[in-house]
Amino acid sequence: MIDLRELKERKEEIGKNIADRGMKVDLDLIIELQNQRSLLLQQTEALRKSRNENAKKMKGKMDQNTRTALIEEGKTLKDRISEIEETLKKVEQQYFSLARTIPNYAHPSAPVGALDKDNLEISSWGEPASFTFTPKDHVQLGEQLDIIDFESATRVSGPKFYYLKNEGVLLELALQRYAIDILQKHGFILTITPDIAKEEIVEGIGFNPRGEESNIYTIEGTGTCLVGTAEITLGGYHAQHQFDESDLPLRYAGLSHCFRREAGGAGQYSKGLYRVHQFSKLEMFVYCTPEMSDEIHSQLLSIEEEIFRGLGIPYRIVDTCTGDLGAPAYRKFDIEAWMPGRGESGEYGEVTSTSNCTDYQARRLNVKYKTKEGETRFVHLLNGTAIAVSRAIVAILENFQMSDGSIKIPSALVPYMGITEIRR
RNA sequence: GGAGAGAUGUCCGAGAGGUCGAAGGAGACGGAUUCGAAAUCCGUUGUGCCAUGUUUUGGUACCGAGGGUUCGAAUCCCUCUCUCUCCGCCA
Repeated sequence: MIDLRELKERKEEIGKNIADRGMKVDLDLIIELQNQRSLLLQQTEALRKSRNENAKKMKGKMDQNTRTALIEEGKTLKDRISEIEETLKKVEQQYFSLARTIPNYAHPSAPVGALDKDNLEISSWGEPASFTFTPKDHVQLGEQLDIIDFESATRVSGPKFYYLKNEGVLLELALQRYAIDILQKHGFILTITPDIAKEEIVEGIGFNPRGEESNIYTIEGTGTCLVGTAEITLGGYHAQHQFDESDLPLRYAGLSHCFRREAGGAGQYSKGLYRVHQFSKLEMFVYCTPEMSDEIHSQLLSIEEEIFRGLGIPYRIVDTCTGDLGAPAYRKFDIEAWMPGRGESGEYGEVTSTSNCTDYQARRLNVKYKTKEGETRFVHLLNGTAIAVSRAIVAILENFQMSDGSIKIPSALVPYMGITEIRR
């Protein structure tokens, strides 16, 4: 949620931002509702004032006639208050539910564009490997090596699920531990978070838990959801909390399972591990002051780079365009790893994403801090993928495959796996 | 799962229909005292919203959350959530 007190002054800017993001929000209606609310509030408060004054008059002793008259007056006020409060409640509901749909402001440098084609490549690292043979995709490799079983998972759980087997399990755990060690080195507080969160937390982070197009699984009758990312549980961790400025920045690493419905997301790239209903992810999440957030955003990106460079996987970085940002994000950088088995002859595929959400989520979750001067302000919240294990597995299998179908384990992972290659 | 107790401001803790935004204490901050400090004394010390102003002022709301009773609720009633104690069960 943006600061609604700025709605009128920054209306033009907000409207342009909505258009840049390819969204539709009726700002005039929201402003109209804001005016109505303000008017109704003033009326209610004036009536409440009369009610309080009336009640105060009745403190001491008085003759019966005066008392009866005051009670009558009070009853009348009471009726009028509840009448007007009812209207106010309706207006407020509509006002806030529409206002919540206004997206965050976008960083002035974020590229303007509608589709992911408009994302701006800002750098790249590593050379896509050239193979002396035709590289396989991770689905073939995983099945031949008996480390991933899609078929059984489809029978047991449905499409877009998978079993990891044998060295596949070791690879998953090695990647988790590899990334955890890097984040610990950078001073992150390590957590394993719940995989379930209450709907209001999910909403506060900016996900819509309901509806056909929602990517969130809700658990019927409980008011809770399966988390799509530990961003949800790490952001909820300090909801309703007020920090001291000296507490910040606060960096968390959260390991969780991630569950995504991916409704209607079937396409050529949904094959295999790339788009699945459940995966493990180590997420970075930072609470900081507004002054710090740009700098910390760069830090998160460079940690992501450190992780992928350490694995030796070629990648590029894109600055996400306005249309692809997602409502809470002010700016977002993605790392796209080279995946030789993707497309005709290899393509980049998203493996991490880091967003600066400024105070947008903090307003919804009510996370504040007190400045040294004693002022109360909203914190800035940032998130970033340290490692989304399933996608990292795609990149590793496809990049480090040998002509005989075996996999050479990146040296950074060897200590965690205890083996140097996977072969059958 | 069964039985009981509780939830008040930064913290501890009073409060039992109007005099309560809330006693008292602690802490923090400002000041006095001191060469300085401790001790002592005096003062200040929550947040949201609406309007107004632009380093103000006024109003309103908030005593776990949501409803209700009443002219008037921290105080009475209902529902929910959470915490604690005891018993049972369990990884």
